[in-house]
Amino acid sequence: MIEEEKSLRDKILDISRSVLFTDGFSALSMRKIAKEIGVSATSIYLYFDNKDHLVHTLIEESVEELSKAIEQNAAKHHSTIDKFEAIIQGYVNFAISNSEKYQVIYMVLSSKMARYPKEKFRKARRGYALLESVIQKGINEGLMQLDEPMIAAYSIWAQLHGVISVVQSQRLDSRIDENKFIEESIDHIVQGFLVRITTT
Amino acid sequence: MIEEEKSLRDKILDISRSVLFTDGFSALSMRKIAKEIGVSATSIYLYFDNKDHLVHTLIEESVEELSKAIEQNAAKHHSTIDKFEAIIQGYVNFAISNSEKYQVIYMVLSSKMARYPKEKFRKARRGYALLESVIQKGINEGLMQLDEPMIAAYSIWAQLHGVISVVQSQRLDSRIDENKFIEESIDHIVQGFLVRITTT
DNA sequence: TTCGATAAGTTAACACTGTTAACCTTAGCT
DNA sequence: AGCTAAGGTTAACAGTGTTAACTTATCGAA
Repeated sequence: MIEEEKSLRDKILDISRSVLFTDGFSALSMRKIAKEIGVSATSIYLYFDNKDHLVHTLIEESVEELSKAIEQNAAKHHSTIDKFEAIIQGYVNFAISNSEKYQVIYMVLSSKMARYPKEKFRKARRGYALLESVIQKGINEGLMQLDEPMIAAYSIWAQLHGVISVVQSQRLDSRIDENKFIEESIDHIVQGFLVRITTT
Repeated sequence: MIEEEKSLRDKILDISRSVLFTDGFSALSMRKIAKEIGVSATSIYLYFDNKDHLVHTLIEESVEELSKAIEQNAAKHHSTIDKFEAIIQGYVNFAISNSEKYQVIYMVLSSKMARYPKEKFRKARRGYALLESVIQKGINEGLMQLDEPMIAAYSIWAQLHGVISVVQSQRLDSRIDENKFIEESIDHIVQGFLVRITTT
């Protein structure tokens, strides 16, 4: 009876996430969510101000989990280069194995809905801050040659997101193996930031 | 009176594109489009099967323009490396200076709506095919070292899309200059694919 | 033991949505 | 003059987010 013990709020979030993922924002209807749970549609408004707020809550949840996953993966390694790669791999791993949650994060603007509040985006910056600090170390150790670690951190994140979103939105040519695509892309992204090893 | 000469179909497309861009898919309503033009909502159905079909038409239009822009930019250069960079720069330039049209292209899945027909995605492959052939030349000339030009082409495109979408969705830290971010990102992406120049 | 307050829900209603069916009006051709 | 087709129109249906007003149950204090 674990199912029964879940709070209504959590049930709403769970069902919303899965509907949002499979059918998209427009198909996510308050009445549908309510019917699925066996409750009236207006009950949802006891826990969320409106549909936008409901989705924003889902996003916030996912961002938090993503940040944690990255931090934990990074903590396992100690050398700068290993930490650098662990952050990148951690990001990708989370996105691949939690694609519902990952995709919800980026659903926000494209589907319109009230813009996600700016100050909440700021909370999501923990991940970049970590990556940025590792890049700074990399510069100090001569592994990378960049003048703006913050720009580099955002650039890496943007490129990774591009790779993942192309895969998840199924825009890849069917002849391409997804895993190989992701691995090679990560390789190229990393290589683009490391100082070239020169033969003397 | 040029405005008056535009066909109703074109007026619908123009208004839809701008509403879609500024307010998103959910805010795009048949009645609103119609009122803006001064016509009944059902008139739209004379030209488009439904709302999805209307948006799909917008996408198709934009994809076509993007492909043309890339091809024209590539045609201006002749050496492999110049062509390679021209394609990349052409893609980014189009996205930046036609952001309404560019964003419409990627609005499709996230906002749900009936999935964009697969065979139409295929039409959009002209751009990759061009990039792929240039990469193949680059391999032959020893500029790049890759075993799968098609994967490389898709990877570059994915990374570029990531960079642009981060900028356009205003997810960039406000301390970062957008142009600098784009330039540096392009640099890193290109460097990630070129053979390292080794000092002997 | 009853009163009152609070929490957690409900029903009914409003204004709006995409979409369809049926109807109208005009222009051009025979 | 009459027919046809193009290019619209109005009315209606089922579904949407959201609000206001109502119910019901639980629990503590008097």
